[in-house]
Amino acid sequence: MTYGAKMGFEQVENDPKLVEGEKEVLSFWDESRAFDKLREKNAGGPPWSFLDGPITANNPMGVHHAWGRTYKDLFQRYFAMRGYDQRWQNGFDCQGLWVEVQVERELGFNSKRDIEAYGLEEFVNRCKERVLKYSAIQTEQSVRLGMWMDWQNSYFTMSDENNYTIWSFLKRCHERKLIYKGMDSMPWCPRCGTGISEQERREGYKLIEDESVYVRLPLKDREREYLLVWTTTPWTLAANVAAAVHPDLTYVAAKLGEDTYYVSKGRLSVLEGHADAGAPQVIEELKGEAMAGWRYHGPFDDLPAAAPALEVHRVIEWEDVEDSSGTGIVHIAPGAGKEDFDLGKKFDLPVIAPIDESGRYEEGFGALTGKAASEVHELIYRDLEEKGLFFSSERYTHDYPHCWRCDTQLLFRAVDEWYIDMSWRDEIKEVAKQINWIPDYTLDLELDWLKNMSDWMISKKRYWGLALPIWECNSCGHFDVVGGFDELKERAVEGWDEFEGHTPHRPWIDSIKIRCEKCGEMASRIPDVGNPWLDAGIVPYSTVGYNEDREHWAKWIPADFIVEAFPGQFRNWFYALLAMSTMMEKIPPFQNCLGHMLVRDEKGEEFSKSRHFIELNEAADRASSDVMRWLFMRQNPTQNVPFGYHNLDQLSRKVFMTLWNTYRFFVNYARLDQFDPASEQVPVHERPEIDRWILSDLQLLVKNANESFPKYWVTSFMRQAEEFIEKLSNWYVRRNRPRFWDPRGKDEETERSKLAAYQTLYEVLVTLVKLLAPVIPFLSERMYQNLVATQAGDAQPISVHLADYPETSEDLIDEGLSFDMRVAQNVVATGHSLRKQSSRRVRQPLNEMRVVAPDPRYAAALERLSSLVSDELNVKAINLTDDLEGLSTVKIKPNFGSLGPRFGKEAKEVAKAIEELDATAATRLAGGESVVVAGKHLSAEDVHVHVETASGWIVGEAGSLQIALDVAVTDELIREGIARDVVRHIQNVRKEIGLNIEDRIEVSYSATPHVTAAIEQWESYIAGEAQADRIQAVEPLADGTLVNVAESEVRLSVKVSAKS
RNA sequence: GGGCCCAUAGCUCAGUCGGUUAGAGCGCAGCACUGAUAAUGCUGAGGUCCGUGGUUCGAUUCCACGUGGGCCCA
Repeated sequence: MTYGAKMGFEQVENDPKLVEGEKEVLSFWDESRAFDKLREKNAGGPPWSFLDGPITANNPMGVHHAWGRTYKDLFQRYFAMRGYDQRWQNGFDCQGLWVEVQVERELGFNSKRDIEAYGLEEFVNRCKERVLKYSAIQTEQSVRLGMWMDWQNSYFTMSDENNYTIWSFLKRCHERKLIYKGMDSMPWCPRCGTGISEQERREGYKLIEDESVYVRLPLKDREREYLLVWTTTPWTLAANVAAAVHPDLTYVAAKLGEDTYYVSKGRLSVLEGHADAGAPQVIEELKGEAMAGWRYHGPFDDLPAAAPALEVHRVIEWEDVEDSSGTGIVHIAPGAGKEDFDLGKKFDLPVIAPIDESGRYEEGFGALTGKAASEVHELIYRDLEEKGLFFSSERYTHDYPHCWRCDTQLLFRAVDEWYIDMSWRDEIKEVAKQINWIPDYTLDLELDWLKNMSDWMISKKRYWGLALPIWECNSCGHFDVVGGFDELKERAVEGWDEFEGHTPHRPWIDSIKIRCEKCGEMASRIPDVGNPWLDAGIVPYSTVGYNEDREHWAKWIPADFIVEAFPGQFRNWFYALLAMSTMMEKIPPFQNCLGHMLVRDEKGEEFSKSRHFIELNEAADRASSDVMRWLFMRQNPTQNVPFGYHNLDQLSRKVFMTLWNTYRFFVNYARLDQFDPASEQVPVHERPEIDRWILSDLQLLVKNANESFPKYWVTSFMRQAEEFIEKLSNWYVRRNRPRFWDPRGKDEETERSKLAAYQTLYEVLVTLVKLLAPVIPFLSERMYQNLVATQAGDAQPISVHLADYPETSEDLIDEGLSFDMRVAQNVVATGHSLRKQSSRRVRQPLNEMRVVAPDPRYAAALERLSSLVSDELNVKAINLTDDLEGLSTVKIKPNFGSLGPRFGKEAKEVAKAIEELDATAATRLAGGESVVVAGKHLSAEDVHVHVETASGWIVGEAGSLQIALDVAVTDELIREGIARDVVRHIQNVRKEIGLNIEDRIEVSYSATPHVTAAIEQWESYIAGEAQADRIQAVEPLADGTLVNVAESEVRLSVKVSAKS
């Protein structure tokens, strides 16, 4: 056999220095142009198409972005190693209020007026700059995470192409008459002069104390009878149109003095203690539904603005009415509340819109006109009192939405917005059903959304975003949708010069006028910008050349795969993609969709920018990107992943240190032995069983990987990989250390075994590194560089990521051997347990272990691996026997797993009979004989065997096996144990004084006669193990280390041998 | 109110195509091993597998209902 590496392995240090290593790998990738070479290598290969969901380029990324990003990188890398050609395109989401808000903050702005004063053009340019700044930062962060992307070619949703392609989508919608203008009620910040989206609103709830008011509304045609309503927002009373009751709730008519009030039965108490009227007297009970339709006089019917409601005021039924507070009768103002507005639609009520953009009353509200909604409480109370409608007021504490930017209390306003009529939702559902949703129940979530969603509101009264291509006639109100740049140029009759050369954004686009096709007058673009999900939803069309090269587009779309965090995306990105692609081409935009949950902190709290936020690079530099990636990839994607340094440290120790130590063990011994990976292979069938075992388990892992990755579900692969690394280190390497230490040239058999061990471990490590390359791109690269690249010059790919992903070698899989090894491991574990129970340390040799294995497969396994077991347990003999006669008492219990299928309903009777069997029969049964019980032939597999008592030996069990350990220690065994103790102490001293493995030593000692006798008897064994040339007793020994052997003191002195 | 998902050890989670002996890691206590050593192994304590009912010879597993939690919709 020949060793002699060409270049040799580089020494591996104890500390993996993961973070430092990752930075070196980044430089290596840069210098070697590894990514470019990968793309060149796969060019022309079959396409695998990933479509990146654009990330908002507005802030640095936190660790909570890293989960999805790791998935993206993971699958791209996997399919690249399988030779698939890819686009590698990353995407940035650029437009929308998110960016505006940050720019406003930077500039210290508080309102739209500030923006308009600053200048729209400047402001929009600042927004663009911010996007460019943070897209660059996010790119850097992604690189640090290990992502490989074509960063020069990232798409930006603010691009002309993206915007104009959305125009073409909206045009198609318009051609189907689906675009319309409608009114909706939304939370509105009077200070910022803008609507606040539902999502934004959720962030701003605060507990506040307000003045609430009870108002009595006189019923028409019922003398001195009143509905009593309650509101916490008195300013909305001027917009009252209706009063709502719950149809099933019980209401009462209660007399208070001369007046009769209607309130819910449960809220009768609000009438108590009022003025001097005394206690209320209930005169009638009735269901809410009986009150429906009653007409009343509104609280502000005297104002001109209330005119539309004069004849409308009535009681309506509403299921959401509660009577935990208030009066059980709810004041409804469709122009000043969300639910109110929806109810108004349902009951066809008029909308009275009381306030303008800045929260002040419009014309027609008498004394209120021009006043801010927030400062009219007193005015309203006075007015109500004058009219005899005021009942009472009280302080009230409640959660109220505030503007998340300036903290102003929000108001509800009904405003005109633009919508896409989604009546074609069934078309989208059909497309959604053609997609593979992972996990599969997420299809139901998407369909549920598609079923329930309302029309798509696409407008926002802001500045930085998609310019909605809707031109509305200044004269007749007719509107039209422009479908793209060319059409715009053709139809522009004014303002083209100002626009030309600019992006299709405000303010430039606003200068263009077109002619109304209906009346011939000028039409102006509506000032609204678009919903940002339009921007993201169009990317399967705008980023893949749909408009220029349809063939190229068709090659990549539908994309094979998308992956995003699913909270929100069923109504956001996934929805936008589906809707837009259905409209464009009636095809699914993607074929496989993986959703994952959120990254939480260790306590399960959500990460957020304001509360706590761990910046991605900070975590990468503290805990390493690879470890983070592992944490994410091992996680079940349907559950939130707890992120924290404690978790990462644990993973780092458990998996990474174990892998690193195994790698280090291999490399450092391979260097000493000058192992050459290119040396002729010992045929696998000639290698020891333990080698074939680890190779078989390796192939099972390969198989799992190649089944898991194409299904986009890697959790089980990751867990199996963890187990494999553990087995490799703590069983394969630990069991085989002596083969690596064997001196070279001892004899041919030893030499061959040693070579087989190296070849096996090398094969395992190299394959493992390739298997894990998509998961831990950095560490796998480092290991690959040392294990492979330095070895074979140009013959091997320059990077592990250019290597072929391992294919499963079925012929190396030996399930039987895996089974046998598990049996052996179980027996070993039980053996250790028995030793522990009887206080016999492993270094103390024992004479015998007996095993009863009723199942022949277990017996065969032990037969096959008995030397391994005896060595591991330090027992001189492992004997298979039929029973443990005299050593134990056997108890058996019925095995329903076997009895049930065989006997069905009779199983219980048989079971009972088994429990009652006498000891002899039980022992025979346990020993594998067939026994007739209750008229049935039973065998060992029909029972569970328990060993209950032991005598002399110590007895235990491992599965169906009974195990007995001879715990008697003879003088002979004790002396052998002492010898092993002495070896260990000498090794310790060697290490303490810093000797190398190859250093020879001379040992002096002083000990009791008992120990001295043992050492003398085992002198050559000790010398061999400890690399000692001489072992001599010196009495007395002045220096040396004091150790404890066989409960007596021994003094040891170790010196480097004169010979070496 | 509706849809989907989840509930297993103190904590974080595996697992069970239905089988009477349910696992890991962390944490805690003790011990052992050691030419990987800030590593490793073993042992111990710790579980009504959320509850109730049904199907079944047998339910932690399947079904129904309930309770609690999450996401979404209204």
